[in-house]
Amino acid sequence: MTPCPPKTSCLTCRLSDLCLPFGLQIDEVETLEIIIKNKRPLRLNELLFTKDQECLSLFAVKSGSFRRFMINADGLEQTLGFYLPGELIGLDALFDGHFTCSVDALETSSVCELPLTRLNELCTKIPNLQYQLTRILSKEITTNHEQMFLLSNNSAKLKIATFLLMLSKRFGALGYSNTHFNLSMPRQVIASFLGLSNETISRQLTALCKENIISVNQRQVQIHDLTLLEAIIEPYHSH
Amino acid sequence: MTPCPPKTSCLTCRLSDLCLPFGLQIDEVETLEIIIKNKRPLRLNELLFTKDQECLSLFAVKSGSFRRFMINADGLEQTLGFYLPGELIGLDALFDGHFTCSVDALETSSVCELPLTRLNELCTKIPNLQYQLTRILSKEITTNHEQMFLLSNNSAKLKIATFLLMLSKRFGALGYSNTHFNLSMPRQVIASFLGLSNETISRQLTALCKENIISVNQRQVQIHDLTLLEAIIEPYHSH
DNA sequence: CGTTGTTTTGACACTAGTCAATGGGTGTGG
DNA sequence: CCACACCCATTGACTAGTGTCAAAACAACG
Repeated sequence: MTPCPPKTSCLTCRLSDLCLPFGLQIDEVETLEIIIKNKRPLRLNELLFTKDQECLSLFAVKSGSFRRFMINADGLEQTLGFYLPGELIGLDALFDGHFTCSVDALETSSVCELPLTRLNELCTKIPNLQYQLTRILSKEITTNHEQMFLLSNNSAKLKIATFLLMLSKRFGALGYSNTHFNLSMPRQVIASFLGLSNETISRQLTALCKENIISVNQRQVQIHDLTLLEAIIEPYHSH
Repeated sequence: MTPCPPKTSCLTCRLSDLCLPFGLQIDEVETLEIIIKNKRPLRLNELLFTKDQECLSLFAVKSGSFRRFMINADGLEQTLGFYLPGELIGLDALFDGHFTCSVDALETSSVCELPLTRLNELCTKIPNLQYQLTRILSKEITTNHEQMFLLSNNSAKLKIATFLLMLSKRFGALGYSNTHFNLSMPRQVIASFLGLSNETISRQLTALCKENIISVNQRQVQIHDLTLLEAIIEPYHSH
């Protein structure tokens, strides 16, 4: 018996500016809030949904982190992306109403559930909400492009550096430290995400430690020199 | 002096079911048609737009093919995706009004230009149009996920096989042959897209030829055994 | 304190990258 | 119409970077 979680309030949620309520009037946020359903928190490795399942709701990450994955040709789980607080899960299912990947929790995590039928109703009534949803969809596409840029680069060192910088940037945007954070995923998951072996992840991380660019203690990462890390991925400052 | 191209008509366009007009009433399509601007066709390697440029329009591919790319750490063009007829270009720019990649033509190609301000106006008036735009955004995300799945696989053979099947599927959906088609891009572009060297592309293609799965003559590809090709990426039929 | 799962490290094999040379197709100009 | 140049694709030889396998160190948990 888990106690009923407290009713969600977007108005007091510190993530609201990253999430669906961004750009909405107070009364519009209040209307949005009404349709949000509470779910009990998910535990480590617990599935939020699986591939091909019918999509009845979108989910916004309230706390913790999630992982998107599919099963690859070897029958192994291939990680395709991560979701941090404030991000929307399930956008790929708006096309035909079915999830195209599976998503599970990387740690104890919670989500706000947004039933699709009610969300669609609301979008027709609140133009700002429709507009923000479109913006979020577009941003997801940009994020995907950046991930592809990362992946089609063939050096392991470059991939790790980019991965760390990606996390740094996202944690920073959430108001956390961008130089000192915890990885919520094991090496194996990072490896399958980057298309590398977990041994290579280990070796590259220790290499970066020896260069005094970062220090790593288990899942705890500290970036000592953000500039040096960025120099790895942009040696000619060709931004 | 190029002659003025004939006025576009979505009603007679055989791509309309793949494109923005899908699901719209005839009168709604006619309204959409009014805002479409004609552009002269683009030649090989001609830029449609560049990264960071302000986005004033979306583009729908009418004929030919396009390439999305960015400049990587080595100062080289890294190909991030391809656009075939019926597909929308520029969706990543809806987030903040700036393109996040550059796009150029892989051959002589033409687009329908959709000015954003007028498209947005229309979306508020035609709910079906807004709905279809959302579906297209969502589909783009799914396509991206599939590309990431491709890229985070670390075998060159798997990447090539998946790449060929991806093209086969997309050409098939366009009503063309899914076993006999022309690549509009040089090996170098395929290589940068897959995160491989162009020599590896060559070698893998000749390997597939020697296995009698495909035959390749310059840019012309013929798939002899689609099942064998699929078996490469799904050895356990674990779909 | 033992069990389990994760991470690190080492040794070795192998895939794919690099460099270089060759071959083929296309287009231009004589 | 042919000769030449250019670009692209292919092939070979070699090397560097990663994957694989195995073992050990370490942390977490009951």
